[in-house]
Amino acid sequence: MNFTREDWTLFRNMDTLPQKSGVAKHGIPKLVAKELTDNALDISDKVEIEGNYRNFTVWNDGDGIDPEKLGELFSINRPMVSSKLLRLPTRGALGNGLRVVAGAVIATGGKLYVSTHGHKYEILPQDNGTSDAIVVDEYDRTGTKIEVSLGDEYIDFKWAEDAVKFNKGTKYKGKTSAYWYNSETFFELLQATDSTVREVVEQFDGCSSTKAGKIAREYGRNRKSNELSFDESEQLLNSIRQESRPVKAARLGEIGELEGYSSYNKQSGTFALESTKGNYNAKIPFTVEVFTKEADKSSCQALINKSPSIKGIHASESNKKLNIWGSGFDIYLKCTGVEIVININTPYMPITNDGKEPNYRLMAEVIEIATTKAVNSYKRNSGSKPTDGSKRLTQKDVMLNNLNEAVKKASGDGTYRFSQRQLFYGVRPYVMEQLGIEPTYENFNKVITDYEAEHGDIEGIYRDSRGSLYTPHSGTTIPIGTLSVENYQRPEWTFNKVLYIEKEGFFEILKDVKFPERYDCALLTGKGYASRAVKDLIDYLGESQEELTVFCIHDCDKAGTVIYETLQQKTKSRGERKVNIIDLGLNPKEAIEMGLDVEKPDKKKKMKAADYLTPEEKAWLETNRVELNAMTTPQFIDWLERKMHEYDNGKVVPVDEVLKDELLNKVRYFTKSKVRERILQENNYEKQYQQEVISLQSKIEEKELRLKEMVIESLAASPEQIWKQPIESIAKEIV
DNA sequence: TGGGAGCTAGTAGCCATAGA
DNA sequence: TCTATGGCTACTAGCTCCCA
Repeated sequence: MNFTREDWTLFRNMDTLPQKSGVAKHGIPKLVAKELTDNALDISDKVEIEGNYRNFTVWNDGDGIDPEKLGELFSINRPMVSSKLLRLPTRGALGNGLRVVAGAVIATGGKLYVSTHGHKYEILPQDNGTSDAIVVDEYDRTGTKIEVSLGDEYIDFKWAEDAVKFNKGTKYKGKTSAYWYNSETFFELLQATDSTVREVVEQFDGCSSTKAGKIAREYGRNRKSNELSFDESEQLLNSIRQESRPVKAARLGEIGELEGYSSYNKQSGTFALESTKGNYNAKIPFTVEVFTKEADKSSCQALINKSPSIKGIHASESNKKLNIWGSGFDIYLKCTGVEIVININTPYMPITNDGKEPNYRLMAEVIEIATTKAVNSYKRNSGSKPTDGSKRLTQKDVMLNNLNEAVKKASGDGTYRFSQRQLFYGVRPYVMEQLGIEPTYENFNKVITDYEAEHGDIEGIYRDSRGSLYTPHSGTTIPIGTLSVENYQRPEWTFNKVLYIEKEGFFEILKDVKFPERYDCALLTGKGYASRAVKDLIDYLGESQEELTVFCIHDCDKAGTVIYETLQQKTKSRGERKVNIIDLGLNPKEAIEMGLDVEKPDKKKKMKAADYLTPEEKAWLETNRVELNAMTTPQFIDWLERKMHEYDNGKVVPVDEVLKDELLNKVRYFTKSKVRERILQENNYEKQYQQEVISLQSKIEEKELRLKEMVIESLAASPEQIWKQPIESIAKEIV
């Protein structure tokens, strides 16, 4: 004896319903709530859900359901609605939902009511797989309300609530695309409807009524699509594709950034579904949206077209790493304590089996990129992003918001000068308190540089000294910081050249051979890139009436050329130098000609050479560098003097007035000395002086008795004195 | 005329680098 | 340690162009 049963009968038994729904028996009530909510959301964005976990009610404000069709809609033996075979990035892609709902009601002895167009109907499923709709009450609201109970089964609302929660952003506004079907699936679509070819073609993106008519014409007037052979359907598919363009992934719609999630990333891609017996493959576009937020324990939820996927993605934490995996992908992330939501928008989601488990294999790479980026962004923003949708508070925001307060604190309410580092320690507590992260001095430095570039220098701030200035003839060396430069006075008619050197080490060599004195050339360094103090000093010297030429020497490498370039040109910290700075090198050509030791630059040091170089020079510096130190001292002196001679404007010779004044001053000085000497000799100066000292001897001895005591008393009264000052006062008193 | 595509410029945060 | 700048990556805003 043979027993047979029709496939739809699997819907009406709780033990076989999982085969058709794809979820385990205990998950059926949860799925029923989700399917009803998904259908409501596909009709309208205005959806309300409520219930007490024994009853579930969903309402939407759509146009309502034709009462004549209610019975058929909730029949478990009806075939899949052909419109559901059209591939679109919407929730109810499988068209199975209402059959699962009706089946669950039968299987649990539950109740199902649909209220629409003025009446409340009870749906009564029949043994033959059909359903009847009987009026049981009046209904005075718009739209459609569906109420369901499943006997004693507890109805979990989680998926239904999530479907509403993630129903945000934009939707796909177009029609299905011919590129989303391969030869076989397009043929199946044509077979599933008794519409005409033209009516089917009109359903496709890019095929207006006129175009549809043109495409359908060659298949015969009023020809039914299900009459087409496989070859004809392939030909039709090709014709529709010729008339339309592929739909880009960005058009598919998105949830977009959501309140309550601290990071978001969206990536897109396409995957192909190859045809086995035809010529046309499907190209399915998709977008992956990933949302993250802090959680006590990591979890990962999957959504397909904004609706919870009944087969989720799994997450587990181990060794400070998070592993998330699903069918076809496996990702490891350096992060814990994060809730991840992955939404995939696509007109077609491949499934692994009849259990409706999504097959992510074809989109695994894009899912990994989007997830990694979202998690990285989450880590960056961690703890600093507001959940109310306002702009994320950055370190820069906090630093600048509290800058005035920090300046006030660092300056003692405007009384004292303060260093940049002191200011950093003024804003640091605000950043730590408001963002929970420790700011770096480097980042603060950049924020302040940008701020000062826009608003001008902060009043009272100074930068610590770095580098020095050696002045010829006076032999003095002063440290170069913004404070020392502010107080600097150029000695008149002392030097007419300044040589900026990348390294301070060459100062001693040049001083040793009297280079600064022979050339009237001051030596200046900022030890590497010129500090703003160095630039301020050059600007100050350039403003003087006295002539000035500024030279620069640097290593023959990419950094050296940028050191020269940034000394002359505008940077964030300072504008361009008004004084023209002459680049003396070392340049690649002369380094090679001099036969200097060529080194290979560190490949890890990624840096661009200066713009002023020729392409050949830039190319050479990519793989070569020569330090100034590669020269011996005689070589260096010889090279520098040779270079200086090209631009040398001679030694300092002041204008006539200054020369005459100097001559007169010197004549007066020497004359004064000569006259003083003569008068002293004539008046027996030395003898008178000796006698005077002898006469004061007793007074000296008297003071010597309490000398130490008096010095201590005086120092206590005026601590700024040195011990010699009270002695000087006592001596004056004796004399 | 509106919306999408594509491009550029700018912002932000962090890291790397120079020099002694 | 100090000063300084550039590179990289991710993202956003604004502009122009093109097409339906």
